[in-house]
Amino acid sequence: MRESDKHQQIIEAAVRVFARNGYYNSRVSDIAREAGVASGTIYLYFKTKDDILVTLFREKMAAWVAHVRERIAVEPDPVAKVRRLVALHFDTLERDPALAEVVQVELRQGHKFFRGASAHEVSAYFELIGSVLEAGQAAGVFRGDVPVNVATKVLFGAMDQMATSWVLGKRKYRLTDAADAVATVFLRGVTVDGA
Amino acid sequence: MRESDKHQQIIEAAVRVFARNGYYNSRVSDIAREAGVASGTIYLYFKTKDDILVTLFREKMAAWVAHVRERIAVEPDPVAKVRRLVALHFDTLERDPALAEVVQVELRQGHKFFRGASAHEVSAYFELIGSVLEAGQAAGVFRGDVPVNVATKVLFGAMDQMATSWVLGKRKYRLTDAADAVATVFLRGVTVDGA
Amino acid sequence: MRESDKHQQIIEAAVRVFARNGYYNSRVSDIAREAGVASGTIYLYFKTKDDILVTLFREKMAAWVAHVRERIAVEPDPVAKVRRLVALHFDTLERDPALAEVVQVELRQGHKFFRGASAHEVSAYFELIGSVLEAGQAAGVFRGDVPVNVATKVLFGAMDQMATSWVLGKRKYRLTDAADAVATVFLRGVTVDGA
Amino acid sequence: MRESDKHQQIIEAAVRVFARNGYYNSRVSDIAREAGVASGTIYLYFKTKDDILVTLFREKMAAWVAHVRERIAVEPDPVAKVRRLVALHFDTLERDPALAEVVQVELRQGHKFFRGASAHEVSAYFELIGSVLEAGQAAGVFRGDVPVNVATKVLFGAMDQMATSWVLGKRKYRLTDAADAVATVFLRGVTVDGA
DNA sequence: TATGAATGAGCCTTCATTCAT
DNA sequence: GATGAATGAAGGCTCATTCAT
Repeated sequence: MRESDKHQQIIEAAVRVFARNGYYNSRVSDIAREAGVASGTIYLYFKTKDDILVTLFREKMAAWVAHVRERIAVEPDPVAKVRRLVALHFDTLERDPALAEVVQVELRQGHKFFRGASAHEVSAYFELIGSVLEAGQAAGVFRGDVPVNVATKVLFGAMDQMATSWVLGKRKYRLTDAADAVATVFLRGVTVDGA
Repeated sequence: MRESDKHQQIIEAAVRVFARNGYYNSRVSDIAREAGVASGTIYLYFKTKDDILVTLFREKMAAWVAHVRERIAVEPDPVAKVRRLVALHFDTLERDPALAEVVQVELRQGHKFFRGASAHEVSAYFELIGSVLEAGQAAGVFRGDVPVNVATKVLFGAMDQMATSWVLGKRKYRLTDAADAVATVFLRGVTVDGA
Repeated sequence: MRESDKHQQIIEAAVRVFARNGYYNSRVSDIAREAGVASGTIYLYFKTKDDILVTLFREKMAAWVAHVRERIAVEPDPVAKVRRLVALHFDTLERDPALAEVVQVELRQGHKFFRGASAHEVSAYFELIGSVLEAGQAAGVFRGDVPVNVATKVLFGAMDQMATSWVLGKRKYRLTDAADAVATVFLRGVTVDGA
Repeated sequence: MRESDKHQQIIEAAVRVFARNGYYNSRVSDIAREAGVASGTIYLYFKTKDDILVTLFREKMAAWVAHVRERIAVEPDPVAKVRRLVALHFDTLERDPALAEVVQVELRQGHKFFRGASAHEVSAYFELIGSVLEAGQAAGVFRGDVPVNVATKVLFGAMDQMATSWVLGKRKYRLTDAADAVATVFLRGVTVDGA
């Protein structure tokens, strides 16, 4: 429990520090200070500075996907699932501005994150979205002529860009207010006419 | 003209080097070697390492926007303009893999690029897309109930994610093959029923 | 007695660890692990890391000198004493490879060991050798024209180099096999002709 | 020529700094200051701190062996060669106190020097000594019953210990004054009776 | 203009030592 | 006494930038 505490304490501190300065412009000592520990302590819980970022991303993404999966499950049909997914995506970011900053801006950088270690967690989210769309196609609600992997990227890309613009624009409006519009455009785009 | 030569030579070298190693893992001396000049020479044309990236992005984006604007203009109607825009977006990236890598992966990083100096060039592209959508709404082809700035981000986000996935997946397929599907989903999403 | 146990336990662990990695490349925590105690425990028995090395050297040297002195005493004459001394020197090292490694390689380093704290124990060995040679001169067996302190260093240096080469050569042969040859060369060198 | 200058400048500075503080207690910045260059400059000429020590040792040893080999060659017979070798050995150290300190004290430390990279230069010296002794045996001047490799180590060990004691004793006397005594003891030890 | 050797500030990481339990 | 998590000073090395040529 002690260990878990410090580990989490450092992760949360890192989120705030990376959100403020970016990964490459943050010093390990900044994270230590923010976490209220000595810099050497960081190395009792993480192998390197990179390890902090990778672990941060993995844990946050895993929690994210688990959370979304759970909430989606209770929705009755694919259309409702998509609307709920968009709403949750935006809501999650809106609830944690520092995490939003890190996820939308810092984690996009460099070879080492999207590729490599964190790839698995990202694709879990893509697979979750994909499974909803597939179910919709199977149920005859979504058109069969749009490849699922394309539709998945279109939806994720739309949400992601909404989020990025919102973060870069200093979060001056409520992101969730746009959830319906995004879901609607996407659903019109993939739904069978008259369905 | 000599100046212009070296300037361009350095920019192109930087694109290749950043594509290979990422911005933060590239040395100024790497760019110099790739450009075939001494590292001191870099500083005759650029103020700092950052300046190379910012300038690179500005120039590439300006050319991109000008190119797209020009080609879009000749299309007869908003729907055709959107289809053309998606095709051009993908085509441009496909023609220059190193640039694609830099634009899709490296430029996403950090505070300093999306915000700050390069913001103007990015928003020019958003405005170009927005103007097409606005014209479509004015012509009664696109629904008026979807805010243009939302639809703009949805379209850009969709294209961008297609591109990013393609780059991260090592460009194993033809990106342009997906242009129609992306355009179709988007257009169905925003077009007035029966139009 | 408990204290004495842990003390000795740590010293012996240190010998093995230093033999393996060298003094500067050994962590206090390595010694602790090897000794089966927590690293904090080390500091209940030794003031600093240096103190471990110095103490180790002192105790080993003191035991060495006492052991040699005792065995030498029973030999009837200076020549026999020298032969016995060389044999014992080699035998002691051969019986404890880890100690041999530490004594021949690690303890040679740096200002702090030969000079300073351990100097006294080293000179006790030199004095023991010197006393044998002096007795030989007094008995008219060894030549008076070679200064005792020179002959002492010659003998010690010869034995020491034999030992060092043997250690550096990974102890592939029996060191004691060379004892007679070394003793013989030295004795011929210092013995009065016809004696 | 410039390069060669800086390289040598740094080596000589390192000799002085290592002689003063020992290798592990010397900072790279100390060497830089002593050499009158910036610390980054060190890394233009040497890969790591270790590389400085290894290079230093190699170059000094190579010069040493070449020097001794040359001077030995002109001596008419094995006995004269041995006397000259001892004199040169002591003379070389006496002429360069900082180098003597480094060679006798600092270079003995740790696994990485005697073994590994510098081993070749050391064995060149042993082979030089061995060749003189072999020639003496072949000429019937030195006894055949003492193995050359043992006699080599005895002679080297004797000289080395004389040198070490002299260095550790702060060089309060003239080392070369002891050259004859050492050579004499050794020569008596290995020479055929009556020769 | 062009060069590239030199600079030196900056930072990640290690590890001897401490101290609350 | 014993523990081992926590500390934080210290230092090797990198690399953007400068400047004498």
